[in-house]
Amino acid sequence: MPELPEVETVARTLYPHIHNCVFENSSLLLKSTLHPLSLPLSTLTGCRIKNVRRRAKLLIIDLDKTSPLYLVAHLRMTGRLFTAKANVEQGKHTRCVFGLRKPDGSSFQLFFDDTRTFGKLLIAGDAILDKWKFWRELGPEPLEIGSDILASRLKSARALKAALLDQKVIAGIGNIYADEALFQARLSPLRPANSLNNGETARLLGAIQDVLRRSISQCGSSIRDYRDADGNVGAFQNTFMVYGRGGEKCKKCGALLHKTKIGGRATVSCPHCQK
DNA sequence: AGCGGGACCTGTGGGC
DNA sequence: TGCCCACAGGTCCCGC
Repeated sequence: MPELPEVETVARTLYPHIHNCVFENSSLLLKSTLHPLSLPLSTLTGCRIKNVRRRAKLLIIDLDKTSPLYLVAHLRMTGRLFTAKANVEQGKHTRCVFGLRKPDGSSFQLFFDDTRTFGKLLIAGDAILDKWKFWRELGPEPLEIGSDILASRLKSARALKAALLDQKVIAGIGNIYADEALFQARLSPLRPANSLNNGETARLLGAIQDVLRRSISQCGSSIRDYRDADGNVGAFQNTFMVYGRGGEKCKKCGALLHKTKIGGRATVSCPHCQK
């Protein structure tokens, strides 16, 4: 579900609610929601929340401990993190509930809801993170690199779209932003990833960064389930050029947008604008 | 080694 | 109206 802009938005909207709050208790309603490498939920009890941030599509809550401890959430397709008053009952899709205490002594709850149950929570220190293959292999943040770095990551002959979706190549891009960035960069999703010249690579990175920044500024895209920590929808879906528009007219040239599958994912592109 | 495709789940929307 | 099927923002695992 949420890609980089959506997770960034959740982190930003969650922070003011939970910063400096302390975990009092927690309850896991679906066992499989806890990552296999995770420390038990009870580890959190008494921990104070120092920060809320994002790495790739992961939401990370930094906890105040003598050695670093994190609560890491992967929302996958339908995960949601949001706060609720102390007396609010769990919902049908609530997978984990945390009781938190504010600095003023009052209590409230942090819910992890997840309809499709693909989401994961991981309580870990640095040693556990080092054991987590997915974490170890995560590629660089697209908003923090130059095109020389991107060029060095696009060395395989696979389809450009498949490479962009590979979190080891570059982190945080999912199906929506891959399609939108490729359209903006005027590059075909089927181009071999290693066929781009320097100008095209720079154009691609510029498009990726622009699309991600514009989406963050509009609080992300809401297709179905996505909401930020305050329950609000994003607005970037209203500006999609290609995603979800297969068979419709290209907003730039009027040609019919082509829908296909690349790496098992629905892919929409303009056969006229993207080469 | 690296790639493609299916699996993992539940819900929704379109077609009949 | 209601049923069935395809499809959904992501990653993991398996076989080729």
